[in-house]
Amino acid sequence: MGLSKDFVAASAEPLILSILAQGDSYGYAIINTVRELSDGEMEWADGMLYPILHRLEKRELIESYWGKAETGRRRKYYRLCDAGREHLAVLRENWRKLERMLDRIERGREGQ
Amino acid sequence: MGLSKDFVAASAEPLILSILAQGDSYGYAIINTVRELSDGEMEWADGMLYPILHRLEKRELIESYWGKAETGRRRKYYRLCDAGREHLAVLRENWRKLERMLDRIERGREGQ
DNA sequence: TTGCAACCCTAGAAGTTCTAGGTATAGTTA
DNA sequence: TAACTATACCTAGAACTTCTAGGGTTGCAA
Repeated sequence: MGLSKDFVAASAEPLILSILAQGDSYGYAIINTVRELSDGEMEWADGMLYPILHRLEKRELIESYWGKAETGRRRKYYRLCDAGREHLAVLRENWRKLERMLDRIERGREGQ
Repeated sequence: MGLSKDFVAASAEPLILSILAQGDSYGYAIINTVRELSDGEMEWADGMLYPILHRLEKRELIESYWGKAETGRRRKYYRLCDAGREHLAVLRENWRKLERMLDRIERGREGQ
């Protein structure tokens, strides 16, 4: 069994933002990057990625521009906006909060 | 601004399972527990929690039984099933995987 | 000229979520 | 005994989201 559908869905947004934080990229390459990073465990369908990219763009977390590959083929590159960078930071901070809550539960309160 | 809606939704399932892993509880008490654990940042509406509880029960991750409060008022308690305990472990393992992937991205690959 | 890999797109079926409304009971106060 | 508060639970279905399944183009190699 691979990774659960829910998990794949939940991790898409942070992964994309995080990849773009390292430099502009485009759909097809992002899919390959994710496959490699997950050691092949996460295989995104392209038809799943593009709608996500479009949504992120609509939310103005990322923005796109057309470019060309060395081969001459066109590509749509995405760049992380400032709002996207902030959003990514918020996401990671939220996880840390959740981790803290889960730890608190397990250790039977006594805070922070 | 409080916590984002998405985050509240995403964290509900693990929080509930985690709370029940420490001992049986019931809807109203879970809401209070979460409020305390989050230092008041997370305030669940009861109408949001009960459907989640019902879904978890349908998935056989938790099971319920009626009990009585000391005051005599009836309560529906929930207990974590074995499948729920496993599911919680999988969830946490998945986060760890995601964290690892995000770290890899930031440190520019060189694995594990 | 066929075939494949690299690239992008979207309608809408199928699903999920949780708001907004409801009920009931025990105890307290006036 | 009426009114109010806190405790305790429930659900229909509006509102939204997701992503499958299908389609399209271009460059290069055989």
